[in-house]
Amino acid sequence: MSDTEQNRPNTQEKKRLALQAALGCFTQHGLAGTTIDMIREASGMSVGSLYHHFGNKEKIAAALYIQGLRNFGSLVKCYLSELPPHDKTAESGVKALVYANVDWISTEPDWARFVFHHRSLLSQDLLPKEKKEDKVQRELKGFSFDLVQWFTPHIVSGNLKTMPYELFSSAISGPTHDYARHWLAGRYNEPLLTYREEFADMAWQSVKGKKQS
Amino acid sequence: MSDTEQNRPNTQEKKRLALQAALGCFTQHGLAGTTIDMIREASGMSVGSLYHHFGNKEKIAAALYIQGLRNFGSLVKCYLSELPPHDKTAESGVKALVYANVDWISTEPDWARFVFHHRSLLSQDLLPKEKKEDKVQRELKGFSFDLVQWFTPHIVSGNLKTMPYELFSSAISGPTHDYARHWLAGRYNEPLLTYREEFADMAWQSVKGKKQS
DNA sequence: GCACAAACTAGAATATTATTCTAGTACTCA
DNA sequence: TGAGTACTAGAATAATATTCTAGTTTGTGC
Repeated sequence: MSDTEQNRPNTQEKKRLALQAALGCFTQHGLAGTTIDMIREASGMSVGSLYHHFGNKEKIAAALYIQGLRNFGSLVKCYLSELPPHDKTAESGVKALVYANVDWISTEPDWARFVFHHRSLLSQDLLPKEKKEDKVQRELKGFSFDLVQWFTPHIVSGNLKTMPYELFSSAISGPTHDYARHWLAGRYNEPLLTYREEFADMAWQSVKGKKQS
Repeated sequence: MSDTEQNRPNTQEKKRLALQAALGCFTQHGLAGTTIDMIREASGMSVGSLYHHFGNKEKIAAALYIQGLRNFGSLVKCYLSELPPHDKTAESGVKALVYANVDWISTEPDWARFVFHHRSLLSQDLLPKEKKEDKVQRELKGFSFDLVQWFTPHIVSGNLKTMPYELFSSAISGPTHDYARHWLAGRYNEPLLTYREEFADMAWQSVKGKKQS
């Protein structure tokens, strides 16, 4: 592995394609069920290259996981920042979060399935300790920091119920994610998208402050 | 594997202990990180015995997963049936579901962590197709059937909002599970149990019918 | 009590798969 | 153009899962 400095122009692109291929394998055979050889074949790279770029099988999965999170995170930011200036209300913000969730999961079901089923990849030792772990951690912290920043004024003003940030987060994304998990696993037939509004309402109902009805 | 007919008296007990040992390994090293040899050592059984009883590594995990679900399911039933006769209201029922979730996860964190992180084990080909798959599937269906049965009268009476069962289920357990996942992974410090009442209220708020305020 | 069958145990042998290693090739930059 | 480094390739090796063979125990019918 040599992520510290990739200089060659299309190396990032190749890594991206390799990850895409890996995602296909994982989707089809599960994490345990896919072999390096499958990924090698699907990606057209050699074993050596895969190991050069990612280090080992688990880190391929971890890279995929992180890229998924990033991808999702940028959609969230996008949805929040695209709210028209006159509509930056607590309700719109909360619903934007739900929409971002529903839409990302609906657009990238394979990626979402992978991310949902392998949360453990983050907590474990995916990265070479030291700097990089901090880097990703910091990125994630920064992400939730932005969210806190966005919503804090609405808590202060009483438009949102006062509760720990963790509860807030679980209230908003919990129901959507629960449904998504079942749908992605094929246990529910009705697409997540069907209930986009229901989940948005649900989220809003459970966090809105006492100021409004 | 020979699950079809275990006659020996303490064989079930041995399997149970082996699963317990396996859970310890999985908790400590993750599913991919634990080897058969670790389980062999932790359980005191031989490789041959493990394979005789479970078939392969994945099926050990699957057995653990299913036993976890069963275990949890019986707590749910217990909580619902122990409600005093005069208090079989929709609100008490909904809250009992949340309490069962919170309490089981808090009592068996390792088991819960395993179940949450490996939902995929059920959807895949853990069982020899034919009969047994049906058996577990039927058991799970039966379980949700019981729940539907319990709550249907309250939907009819208007104490509960009318919505698809799947939404109902996600609304009730989604937030709790979301928080639990983070807590079990060490990302949240405050124990799930702290917010037992909050999650119960949240669930009730999002499914209660229009009849009551 | 005794033979028979079947469940169960053990661990060596084998097969599969992950990972490392060595020898290159291709790009970048000075 | 030449030196250094990213990158590629695939054979060699190491780690691990799974199978196999040969027992040992236990319940059953007589």
